[in-house]
Amino acid sequence: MPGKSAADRILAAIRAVPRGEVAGYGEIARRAGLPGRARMVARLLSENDDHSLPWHRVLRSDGRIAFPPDSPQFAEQVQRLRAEGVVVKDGRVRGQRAAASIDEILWAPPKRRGK
DNA sequence: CGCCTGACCACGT
DNA sequence: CACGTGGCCAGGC
Repeated sequence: MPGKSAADRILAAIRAVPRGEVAGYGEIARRAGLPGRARMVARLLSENDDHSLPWHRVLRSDGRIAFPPDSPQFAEQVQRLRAEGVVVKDGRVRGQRAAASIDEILWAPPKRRGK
């Protein structure tokens, strides 16, 4: 149903990221069918208030946190990621580049599901 | 309608 | 890996 708004698809893509994995803004936008709208994803998250949304799993393409190291949000994101088993070092995620494998995340069938 | 800003990205050095 | 430059898009004024 192509009636869904861009913002809705973006949020869906973010929610599609499983616990313990991370994704990049650009990759999220791409999976949402909005190539080149990485900034829109960022703006959306900045406005978003949904606590059920795993915003902490969204990083920059470099695998780095999108917040300055001295920001409270930065600490929060790092803590949340570590709580999920993600290795964070100096504000950057180790063990998996942000979104380089988002396709795997959305297409991989590790969990039984209709598809 | 034009200008500035931003949880960005890719490329080259 | 760090820094600088240009590009792209959406919002607010």
